[in-house]
Amino acid sequence: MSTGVNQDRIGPRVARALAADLLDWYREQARDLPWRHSRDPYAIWVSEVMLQQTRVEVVTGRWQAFLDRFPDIESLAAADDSDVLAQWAGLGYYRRAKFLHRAATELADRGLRDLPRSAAELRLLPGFGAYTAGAVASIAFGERVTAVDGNVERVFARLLALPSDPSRGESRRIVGDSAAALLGRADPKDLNQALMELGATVCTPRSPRCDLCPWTARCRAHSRDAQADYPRRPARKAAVDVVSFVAIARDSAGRMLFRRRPDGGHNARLWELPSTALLPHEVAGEPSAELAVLAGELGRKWLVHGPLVSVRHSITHHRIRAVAHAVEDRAPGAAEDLAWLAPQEARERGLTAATAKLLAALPTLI
DNA sequence: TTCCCGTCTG
DNA sequence: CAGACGGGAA
Repeated sequence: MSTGVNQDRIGPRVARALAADLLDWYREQARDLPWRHSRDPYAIWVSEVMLQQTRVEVVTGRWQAFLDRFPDIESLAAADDSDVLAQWAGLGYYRRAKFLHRAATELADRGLRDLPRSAAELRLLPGFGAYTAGAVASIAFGERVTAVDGNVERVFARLLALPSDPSRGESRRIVGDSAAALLGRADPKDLNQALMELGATVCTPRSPRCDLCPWTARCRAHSRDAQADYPRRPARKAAVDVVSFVAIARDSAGRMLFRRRPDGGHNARLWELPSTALLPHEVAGEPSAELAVLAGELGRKWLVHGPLVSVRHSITHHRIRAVAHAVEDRAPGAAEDLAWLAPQEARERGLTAATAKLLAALPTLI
């Protein structure tokens, strides 16, 4: 039976031609990114973890700062969990910081000051999935192993006009095999980075620049002028509108009451202005009632005033309207995970993006 | 408003 | 295999 698999396989001769054209293009067009000047496996690891879910322009501003603070595995392992998280604040997907820290700790506990050098061993550390293990092993250690990220999936989905989601099932296998075929005798570090670079700068999700692509002559999507139809992805779940009420309690010194979010769930262990859970509009009660519930959970007593400011924020598939109310806090002191802090102090501990947004919106209304 | 993305967990 | 997890670019 014909599944189209055989004709999707890239033969050795075509693979060599594709790799040669790609590498020529990469030598000319590669972006000059800071981590590409590093040969330190630890620094490359940090860059790869940051780049997993965060855009290059953001990582560019944060990578060196992280390394200044935690210059090697030893210092990262010795660091306090909350300091690592604070250094990560704003980058999102905070489990990455936790895994990074835990991996460093595991290595230090084994008496190691360096990463293992093979993808198979890296894969055993927290936060190392197939992609990151392949990326670090090939870029830092030169191992002949693929590193298939979303860019690579998209490039091959278009080149081969793959009929289904390239991250799943048979198409996923074809992408992996294609990347491996191109690896051939090329420098794995350059080849992998060139593939990702092509996806990041030319074969982009929207409006690909096919006029700049070294592969247009062989690209099945381009030959049909159907670049926009690839990669095929399943429909996304619609975002849900929710509301969250936020308490702004101030003391006479101008500090505000902040709380640390619990472990697990979103924004785990980051600091925020105390806020209710995300409530669908249908079930949300009056702000004063919802905030009274929150006060009870936090062991406080609040007199709730009218709304001060409201901001919109999105996380995962929630569209959040965060409505901040001034409250008078009548309880003394602050239990664990609650603290009276000047905004700058709170910022240093690591704020959620929503709270940073709220704080920025506040002064304009006061 | 839509879309993007690695790893882990259920 | 499906869903959780963030923030920002297009």
